[in-house]
Amino acid sequence: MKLTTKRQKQAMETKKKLVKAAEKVFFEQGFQKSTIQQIIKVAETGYGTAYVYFKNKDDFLVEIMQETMEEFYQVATQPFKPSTQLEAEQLISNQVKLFLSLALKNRELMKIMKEAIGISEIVQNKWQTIRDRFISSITNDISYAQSQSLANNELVPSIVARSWFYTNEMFMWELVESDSSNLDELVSHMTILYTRGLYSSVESS
Amino acid sequence: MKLTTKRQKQAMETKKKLVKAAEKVFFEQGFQKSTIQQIIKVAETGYGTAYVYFKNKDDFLVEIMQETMEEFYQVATQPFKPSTQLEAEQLISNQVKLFLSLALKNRELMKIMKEAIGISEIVQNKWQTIRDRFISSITNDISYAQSQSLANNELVPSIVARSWFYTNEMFMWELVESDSSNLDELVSHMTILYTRGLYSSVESS
DNA sequence: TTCAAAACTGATATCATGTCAATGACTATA
DNA sequence: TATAGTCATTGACATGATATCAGTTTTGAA
Repeated sequence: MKLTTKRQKQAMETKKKLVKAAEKVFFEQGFQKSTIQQIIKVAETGYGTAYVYFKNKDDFLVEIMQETMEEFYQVATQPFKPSTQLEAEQLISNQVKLFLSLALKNRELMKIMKEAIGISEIVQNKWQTIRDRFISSITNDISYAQSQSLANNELVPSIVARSWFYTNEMFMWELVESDSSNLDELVSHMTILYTRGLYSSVESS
Repeated sequence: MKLTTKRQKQAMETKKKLVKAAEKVFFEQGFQKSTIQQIIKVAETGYGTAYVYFKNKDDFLVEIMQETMEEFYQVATQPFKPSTQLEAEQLISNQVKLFLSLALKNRELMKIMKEAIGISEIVQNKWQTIRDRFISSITNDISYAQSQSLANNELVPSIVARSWFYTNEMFMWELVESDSSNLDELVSHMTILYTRGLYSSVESS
């Protein structure tokens, strides 16, 4: 017995057609303005078919986001075991750059996501999950740095972690909207600002 | 000739009734779920009347936001002329507290605004205006601190300003959603993190 | 008193959503 | 190969919100 009968194959193709169509429509018109009508028209299926595979418009986007979300999880869980402040600074700098580059690589999608986060509770929750993962991971990193006497022990890791991630997130959205900024300059500024705060390094010149 | 005839007074009252009703409905149900129907029912006016005074639902909120927006502008343009790092730190700490307290004072409204920023382009632009004012003002403050050799001259003021404001903004939204956090602890952490970064102070213990 | 302007109103056209009963293509089985 | 049941597909429809506009009522100047 075949695992994928003709019927199942047919269904899978229909779903894929719908996803591709939704992607096209979202990218062209934005999330808010897109309608199920437009999607099924591009996908060349009947109206009801959309609702067989997707609960609603949000559900289309959740499917489209899936892959990229996984990549963000990857970035969030990068290892962090520095033995010097300099090494810490380098690891942090790398992770910021990875984070921002990932967003820029998926610029079109991120734009749609930003729009959808404000409109759809499901998408909002998806993004909050990413946030939570980053913040939890960063909190651990800070605790580790403190345990190694690399970072200021007086600060509460979870607060510092949120502060740091929020900066990252906001610059990310800024970059996604208009990448006129110089990425490397941004990364270096963020890193300096963050580490000279948390790691209390000496002043320059 | 009276400046406010009975006619104009009548109109003003109708508009006020609508604003109050919108406030009630928004606060009770959130922005997205609220409808013009519900507002006119509470205001006890005819359906079309709402459209006489307001272009659409967004327009109601813009009116409701007006007053609080002015208060934010006030906070954004606080004077900043420190002569020592310690003084700078105190001024900054005060401004953060002012900013967060203002948001907390108008908690219900801020919640609605946060929701509406994601949905309505007009409200989004209004908030962006607040952002721009803060960032521009902070940029000036940083330049001043640099000119007084209080702050690290290697950093680009506009980037640092955005980083700083974004942290403020995100913690503000966090607080508005659930004020379980300790406000003073937050303020002190934010200030330390920011100033020890920008002002490169010596490390503790 | 008169009547034009202002304030108000709700019926209406439009549009998007989500549901569901019907259709017909596919598959397993005898 | 015939057939009965299952599954993918479909679009008509009920629902609910929006914005408009032609008509009605109220007001105030002449």
